Amino acid sequence: MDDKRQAILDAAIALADENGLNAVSMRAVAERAGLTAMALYPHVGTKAELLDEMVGSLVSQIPPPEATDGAGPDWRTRLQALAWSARRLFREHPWAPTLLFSRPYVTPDATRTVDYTYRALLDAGVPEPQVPRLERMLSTLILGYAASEAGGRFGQELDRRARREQLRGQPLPGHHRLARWLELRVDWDAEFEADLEDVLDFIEAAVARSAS
Amino acid sequence: MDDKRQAILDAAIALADENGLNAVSMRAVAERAGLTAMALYPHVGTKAELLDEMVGSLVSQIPPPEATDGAGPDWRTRLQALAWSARRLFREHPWAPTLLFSRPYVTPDATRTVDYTYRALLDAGVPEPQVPRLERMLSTLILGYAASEAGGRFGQELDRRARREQLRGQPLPGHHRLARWLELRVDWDAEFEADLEDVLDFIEAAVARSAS
DNA sequence: ACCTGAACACCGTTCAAGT
DNA sequence: ACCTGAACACCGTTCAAGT
Repeated sequence: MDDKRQAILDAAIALADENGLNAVSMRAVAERAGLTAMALYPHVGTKAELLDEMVGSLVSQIPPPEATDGAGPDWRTRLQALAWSARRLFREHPWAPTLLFSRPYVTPDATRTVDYTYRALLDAGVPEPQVPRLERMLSTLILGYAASEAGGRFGQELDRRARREQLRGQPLPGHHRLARWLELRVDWDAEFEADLEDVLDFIEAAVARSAS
Repeated sequence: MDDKRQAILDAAIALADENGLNAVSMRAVAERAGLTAMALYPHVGTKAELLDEMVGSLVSQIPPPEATDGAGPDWRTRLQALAWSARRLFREHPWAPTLLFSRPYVTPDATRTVDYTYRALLDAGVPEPQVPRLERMLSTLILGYAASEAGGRFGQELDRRARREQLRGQPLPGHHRLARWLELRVDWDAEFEADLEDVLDFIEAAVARSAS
């Protein structure tokens, strides 16, 4: 009977993908799964648990498959693969990042993803006591970036608004001096890559410093 | 009559502080402000707009007061002040970070905060085309860190859960090797400071590299 | 001009009742 | 064992009606 639970989950994810998280009501999910709203409860518990399972089902898809023979690519390549895999997933499911921020992330799948990062950082030579902090820093940046894009926090209106403010007398010397660059349309993939490379460079430099 | 608008806003923020964002319903806000729910609409427009104003009112408190004589502290001190000021605010109002991620942030107050960061980065010697990216990176980290803490994404359950998983056969070599450090209770203020210093160090190093 | 009451179309969830 | 219908206590929002 776990078939039905999976079907309910699939219906919920499809609804969120198509019409946003607000469209995920128990009644709507039920209708899509061919049931009444009340029939969901024995299968998914409560709505909060349903949301947990939705994120869980995504998180399980993040970590790239691992080499079983212990060889595999180096730590940097692995972290790049992980970051881009997460980014691709959040782009397909823009409702997920906010949800990941707002509920604890302690499912087996989440733990597996964290462990993947731990191992890469250890292989990089990061001193053990620093590894958990750097994992949190990296995951926060990836998640925060995805949430910002999905929620529209980064946006071209910012510049237009700034220009209007400036006309109305509020001085914005920073925006003024950067006007030339603020007009360019941003390539978010390129920016994500630059940020990621910066962080990886920083980790590498920190390792080199601590080794000497 | 803007008195009443402010009173409504204050009521909404107080409710969110005390009982979380879910407690902010039009009916509850109205009751707290001594009105009926319907009386709010002429003053705040719609609920979405009310939420926008709530965040806006917080964001306006973030940037530290500026030296008007043009002297003032150096860029690093200013960015530290900004970061800690934001952190303090989000700790008092834990409902705010998620909201900031999920709605565009184009109010005059937000723009003023961004401009503050732009100027600090320019003073640091960051090449102009890089400034907007680094502002987004820094603000994403600060916001993401606050959202993670508030939402419980960082949490000690993680380790307990991991240990249980390990017993059940799922191998988590990373957690296993770090077990000693994962048992320590984390000082989040210290971790925030370490992350912030890392980013500022990185900016400084990048500037030095581009100058040579 | 400002506020209210009743109403509409929704929610998540409970529970007795059906098969 | 599994599902349903009716019901409860909520939502945000509209609109005619009151002062």
